Parts: sequence; C-alpha cells; structure tokens
Amino acid sequence: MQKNPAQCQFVVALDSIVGKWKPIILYHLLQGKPLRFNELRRLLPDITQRMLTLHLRELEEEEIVKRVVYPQVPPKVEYSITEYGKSLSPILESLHQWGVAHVKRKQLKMNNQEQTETD
Amino acid sequence: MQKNPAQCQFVVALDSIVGKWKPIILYHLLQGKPLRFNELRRLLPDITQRMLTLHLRELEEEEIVKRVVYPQVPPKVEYSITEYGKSLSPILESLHQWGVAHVKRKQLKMNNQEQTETD
DNA sequence: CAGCATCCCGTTGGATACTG
DNA sequence: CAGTATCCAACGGGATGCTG
Repeated sequence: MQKNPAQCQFVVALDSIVGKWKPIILYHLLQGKPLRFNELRRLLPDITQRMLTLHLRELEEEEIVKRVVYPQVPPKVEYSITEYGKSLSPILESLHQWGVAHVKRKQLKMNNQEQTETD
Repeated sequence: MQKNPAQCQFVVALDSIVGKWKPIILYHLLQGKPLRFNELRRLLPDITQRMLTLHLRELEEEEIVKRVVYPQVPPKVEYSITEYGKSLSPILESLHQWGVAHVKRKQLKMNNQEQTETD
C-alpha cells in the first residue's frame, strides 16, 4: 500500500463503496425507506443470500447502514441508511452520472466504428 | 450483474477507478505533467512493473490516459491525463475528502473507546 | 527504458445445503 | 424470515526473470 497518507484516503473511501453489490445496495437504501432482508433480495435478483449478508455487515461496520432487529416470530430485520451514510450520496450520484456519460461515449464510438467499417 | 440499466452505471464508473493503484496513478497524472513510466514507478514505490503496465493499459483503453511513444533509443514513453480523463477529477476529489473524514471519524471513535476502557 | 511472460497465491464472490 | 456453514472457482495482484 502507498505510504503517502495524502494519497491513501482514496482507498479508504473506495473500500466503503467497493464490492460487487455495494453501490446498488446503497442506491436502494438511499431512497430513504428501510428495507427488509428479503426486500433487498427482491431488488437485487442476482445476489446470493451470502453476499447480501456479507455486504450489509460491512456497511454496518462502517456505520453507513443501520440494522434493526424486531424481536418477533417470524423474524423481521430492517436495514436503513444512517445519517452518516447519506454523506455518500453526492459521491454515488456523481459516479452514477459519470458512468452514464461514459457508457454513452463508448456506444457512440462503437457506432462510429461500424459506420466506417461499412463505408 | 444487475439487469436494471439505471443502476448498473455505478459499476461502470467504478471500474474505471478501481484497481489497487488506479486512484493513485490518476492522482499523479491529474497534476497535469506528463510522466514517464519510470517516473510513475518512482512515485509509487511499491507498485510492480506488471501492475503499473496493466493499470495504465486499462486507463488508456478507457481513454482516460494518453500514451505517447517517442521512437528513440533508449525508448521514452509518456503518460498523461486526457481532457476526458480530467472529468474524473471532481469525483476523485470528493472520494478523497470523504476518505479523509472517514478516517478521522474512525480515529475519534477509537480514542473514545480507549477513554471509556481506562475509566 | 519500458515493457512482456510465467508462475503462484490470497481474496472475493458463487453454489448449495442447513437452521433458529 | 433471515440468516450460517461449507466448499469451490475466478480473478486480481505479487515475484521473478527475460528482452527489443
């Protein structure tokens, strides 16, 4: 790892965001409504139970996500974004926008290529 | 991977940034001055040649970084940020700031914990 | 100088089965 | 419902040696 502390903090921030499903989990929780475990599963059709659990635990550890267990049968657990977690919102937002633009750019390039190929 | 296209773009953006050394490489190139391969190595003392090459190639592929080869002996290759690549700057900047704040927060918490333990 | 090739290992994530 | 446990595959990344 890089020694220079001024440069290392990128990584710290990225660690909280990186993980195959973390951005999407955060996206849904940032909508504001607390979500139950299986609600999240439904929103992320391809995630495995295991990964959902792991990622949620990590986000909880960073205090980005809050986990509330309702002591009842059948069990009910709700996940929500913390106030602190909301501070990630602008970053996610800019990442998202940049991503959209980036994809468009790539597609444009692809089209131009086909164009010149068929010329 | 998530099917919903509106949510997928996070990942696209992250892909361009993620990689153990990419943020730090970008940080240096965003200073504006073109850098030679070995200059970058010196700035990232712990990176291996292999990883520097791989990451630079990926960034080049995304047109975030421009690679210029000077046909001379010994070879000289300069890497610089593209105009397009500069559009990542605000994102990197916010990530950095969030990272700094996040570390401070963690340290504060650690200190408080020691405090209560020794009470 | 600026790489590429090869081999290797640890981590991340996936598949599946089981449980309070 | 909301998880755990176990096993396994893929990939990112590291170490080392060679080259135009």
